[in-house]
Amino acid sequence: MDYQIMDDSTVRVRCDVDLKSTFECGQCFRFDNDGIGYTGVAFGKAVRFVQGNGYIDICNTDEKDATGIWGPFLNVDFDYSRVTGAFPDDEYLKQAAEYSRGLHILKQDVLETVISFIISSNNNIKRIKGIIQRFCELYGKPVIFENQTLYTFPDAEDLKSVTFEGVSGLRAGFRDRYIMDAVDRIRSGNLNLDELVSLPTSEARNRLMEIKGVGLKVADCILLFGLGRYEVFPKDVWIKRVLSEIYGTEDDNGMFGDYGGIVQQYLFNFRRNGG
DNA sequence: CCCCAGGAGACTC
DNA sequence: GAGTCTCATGGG
Repeated sequence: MDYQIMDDSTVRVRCDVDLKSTFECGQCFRFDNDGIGYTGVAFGKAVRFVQGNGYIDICNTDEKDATGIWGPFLNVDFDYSRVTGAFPDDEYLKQAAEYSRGLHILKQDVLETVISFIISSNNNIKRIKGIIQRFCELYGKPVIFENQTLYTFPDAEDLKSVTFEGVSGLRAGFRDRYIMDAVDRIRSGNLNLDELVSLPTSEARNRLMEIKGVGLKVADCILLFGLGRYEVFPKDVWIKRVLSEIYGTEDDNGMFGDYGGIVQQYLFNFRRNGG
C-alpha cells in the first residue's frame, strides 16, 4: 500500500476508506468526529484520521506506526470490491453496499472487543460509549493529545487493578458482573486471548462463550471485529429485521459466504440508518 | 406513562 | 430444545 510522509507527525495512505461509515457503524466505540477528523486511542496511542479524496491522513504518528499499526487497524489492504460481487442479483445488498461504500472492518484489539461487546448487550450505542469511556478513565492510562487528556483502553497489566467496586460504579447495570467475570478469566489465565488467534473459529467462539455475558451474538462480534473472522455473521435485532423482512428467513445459514461478516455490516449500517 | 437498545441467563415445560 | 421473564440504565 502507498504510504507517504507529509510532515513529522503525519503520514498519508492511499486507500478507499470512508471514515464516517467505518467509525459510525457500531463496530468501534472509541473514535469520535472532532470536526477535523476521527480522533481516539487504540493500541495505547492517540491518533487522528482525516478524510481525503482517495486517501487518509494519519496524524500524531510516524512511518513505523502508520504502516505497522494504523494501516492494519483501518484494514487498508483489503479489497472490498470482491465482497458483494458474488451477489449480482441482490438489489437490497447492492443498495446497502453502495450506502456503506468505504466501510472497512477495523482490526481491533481483542481485549477491547471482549469488554466492549459485553457492554453492548441489550444496550444502545450512545450509552455503550459512555460506559466504555468511564472504564478507560478509571483503569486506562492518560494520553495527552493537543492539550486534551485521552485514556487508553486498559491492557492486560491494567486489569490487575480492576475491582468489582470500581466496575459497579460504571453505571453498566446488570453487565457489571459480566465485565468482572471476563476480567477474572483473562487475568487468571483461565482464558488466553492470544491463544484464540490460532484456534479455528468454532473453537474460539466456544472459548469466548464460556465468559458470563458472552452469548452467540457477542462472541460473533469479537470474532469479526477483533479476530478478523470475516465469515462470521453476528445477528442483532437490526439484522434479524433485515433477514426477516428482505430475505424471508430467520437464519443467514452462511448464505453470504466467506465475507458474510462484511455483508452483515453493510446490511446493519444501511438498515439502522433507515434503509 | 410507554417502548427500545449491536442479548444473555435462569427458569419452565 | 423452544418460549418467557428478568436483568440496570438512559433516551425518545
